[in-house]
Amino acid sequence: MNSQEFNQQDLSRIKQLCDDAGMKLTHQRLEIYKELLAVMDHPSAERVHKRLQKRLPTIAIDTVYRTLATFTEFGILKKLNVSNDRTLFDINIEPHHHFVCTHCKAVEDIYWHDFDKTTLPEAVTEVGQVQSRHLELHGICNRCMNEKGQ
Amino acid sequence: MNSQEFNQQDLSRIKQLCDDAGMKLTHQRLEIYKELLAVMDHPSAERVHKRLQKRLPTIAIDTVYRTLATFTEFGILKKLNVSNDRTLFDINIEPHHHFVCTHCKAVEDIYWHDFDKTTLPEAVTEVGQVQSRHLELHGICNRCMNEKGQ
DNA sequence: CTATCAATTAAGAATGAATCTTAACGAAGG
DNA sequence: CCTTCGTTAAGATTCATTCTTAATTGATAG
Repeated sequence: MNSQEFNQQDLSRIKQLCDDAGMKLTHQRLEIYKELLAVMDHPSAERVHKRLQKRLPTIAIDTVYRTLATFTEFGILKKLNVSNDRTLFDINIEPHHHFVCTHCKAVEDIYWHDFDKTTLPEAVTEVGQVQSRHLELHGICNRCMNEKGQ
Repeated sequence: MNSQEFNQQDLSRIKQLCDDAGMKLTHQRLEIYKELLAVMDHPSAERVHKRLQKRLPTIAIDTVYRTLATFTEFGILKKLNVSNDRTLFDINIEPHHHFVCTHCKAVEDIYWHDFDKTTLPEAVTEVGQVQSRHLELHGICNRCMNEKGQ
């Protein structure tokens, strides 16, 4: 991790976020946040734990689960239910969508601002009031496609 | 269950589907299929099992899980990963989308054919080849909204 | 009608992700 | 230093889902 990946601005941000949520910015919480920002894929709690163990050999898996849950509660993270086995976490809280590779299970962010602004079909109002929309694209990612070709 | 809910046509259909998949249409499989068609909400395996027990008191939860997995494998059902606790199942295999109530967790089908036909943003091609798209709308359903008002 | 055989099922054990319990820790203020 | 209160580590626990195994079913052939 270098200064480009986690800078003073990120530190101020997570300090502020914890402060707003009325919780202490502990060493573990900071490291979990840094790890998520550094890698920016969509890891499971288990994967975050495994990565952190290099730097924090004593960190308990439960602390990771608890911290991720707390961060989610305060809107610092989003949960992702793209597969039905483990829950994934997304540090990117801007409105965006996902491409899920059916082959390698990788999840990629997709931005589609025009779609975010389109009016939903009228029939939706008969169901309820929409607060957010999330599009899931399923298919084969280019990386897997290339591996198949070779 | 009356003839309107499960007719001869439905029976032929599931017979054909099982035949195509090279599996026997057993009593348990038929009852699970009937149950899903009859209710048409998006139940969990546990819920299907609970409902079936009235008619099939000895059916094992494992049979329900196994049958739902088999049906999914052969495209008779679709899995739904809207929440991260239990997996839900959808007997409706036409392309469609979902509204998920954040309050009561109910899932409603949404059709939006115009959207199904729109071209995806160009940036998606840099990620991979899309095979299907699924939109998840989150919000409060009208039923919950009305209950709140009272 | 009976035997055989393969597929399916029931029951309970096992797995594994996620959560809970409890005691110890540690930072902040007095 | 001492106390307090939120946080953590460790291990136990829960609960959805899957696996194992033996029994059952149903189709087919004799």
